[in-house]
Amino acid sequence: MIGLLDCNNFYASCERVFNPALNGQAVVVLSNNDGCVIARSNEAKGLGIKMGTPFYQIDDLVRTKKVAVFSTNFTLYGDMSNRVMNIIRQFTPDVEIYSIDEAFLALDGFSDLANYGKKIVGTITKWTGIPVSLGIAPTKTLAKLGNRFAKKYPAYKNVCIIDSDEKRIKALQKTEIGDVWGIGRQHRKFLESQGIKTAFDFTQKSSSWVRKYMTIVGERTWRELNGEACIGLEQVLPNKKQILTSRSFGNMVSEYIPLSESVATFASLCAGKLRRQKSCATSLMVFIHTNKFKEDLPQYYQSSIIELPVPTNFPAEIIHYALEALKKIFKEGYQYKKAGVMITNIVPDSCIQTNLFDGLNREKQRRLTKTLDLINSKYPKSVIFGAQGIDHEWKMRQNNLSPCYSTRLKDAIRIN
DNA sequence: TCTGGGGTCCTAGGACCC
DNA sequence: TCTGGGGTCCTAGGACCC
Repeated sequence: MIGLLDCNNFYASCERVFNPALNGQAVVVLSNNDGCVIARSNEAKGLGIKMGTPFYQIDDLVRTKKVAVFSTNFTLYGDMSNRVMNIIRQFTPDVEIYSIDEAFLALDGFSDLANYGKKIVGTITKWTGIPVSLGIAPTKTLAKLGNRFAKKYPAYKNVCIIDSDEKRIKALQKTEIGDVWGIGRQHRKFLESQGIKTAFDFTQKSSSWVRKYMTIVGERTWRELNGEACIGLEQVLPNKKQILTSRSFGNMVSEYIPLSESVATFASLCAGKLRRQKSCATSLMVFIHTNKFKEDLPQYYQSSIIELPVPTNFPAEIIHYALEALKKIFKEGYQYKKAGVMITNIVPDSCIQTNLFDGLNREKQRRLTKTLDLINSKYPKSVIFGAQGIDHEWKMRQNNLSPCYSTRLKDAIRIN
């Protein structure tokens, strides 16, 4: 059996842990730049605030209903996530961390799963203050389904087990097709047009029909709903095949210098991600674009790819080539809203093909980078960097940021 | 004033090879 | 008039996820 444990309204719940006055009050957490709503407490959901709503559209509601609003505080959420995951590991060694707020658990060999599940859920909530739900079933997709029920119906007390065909079919009948893990907007639309309303209707089609219209991916979902486990537990997280760092700017940028500082920053972040997974980039792509929502302004979207002479993860070198790419595409006369650096060709750093004409002293660069990493790791923010500028007009808007209660000493709560 | 960021997998189609 | 067959690799684009 597989369990899917998921933190309820995770970001909103994190904000509440350190600010209990928010209990019972509607809470929303916003995306970068305070752009749109990405997490909501149950009360906020009750007010009809939808996921992804641009913040300015709920301005009135926020004022009249006293909704508490927060900018994303990933430092806080990441730390709370680690705490939850560490507790899960005390209950079973086989865990797949699926996202910041979700994990799959291998639960074979445990007796009385109903009680064990309750114990897991109870312990996490007690030790971290984060409410969680657990679905347990023979496949990942069914565990996801169970998790929805655990969350939706209070009678389950946050744990729902699907361990018989009878329960499975009942759950399928009560689940709308669009709520199935793996069925997105496009497929939902298509399936509904075929008269398929529930997960149960879907399982009644033939596997070949599903494969024909929804590829092998859809067929896998179909099999999983029918009780056949097709998606295994991945315990070691595989290295990324693609690394992207991009941001929308708090303010539009039209000059080259600040734009180049942002690209240098993103390039350096990409280099850091590469080093952490012991990989190198063989090429990189830089893109910039204007604000697509401002239709009256001239629009420009361009990207440029550069092949690197030698695979690298040195920040200085990646920044250098990223700026070279930027120079190729930068044009005066536009207001840029977003830029990014993407790395798609990634190789392990242990087997790089060197270049006969390489002029860089790589051993020296490697030592330099290591030293910089060490210094920067001592501080919450990088203190040594290259070409990235300091006072950024493009920096993110975060008007409602909460303190880093659990990771920065000066932000810790005081009891007087 | 104001619309996130970061990933994965699969398929189709073109380039290229013998 | 007529133009093989089989394969690989790469990329772009579309679908999905949180």
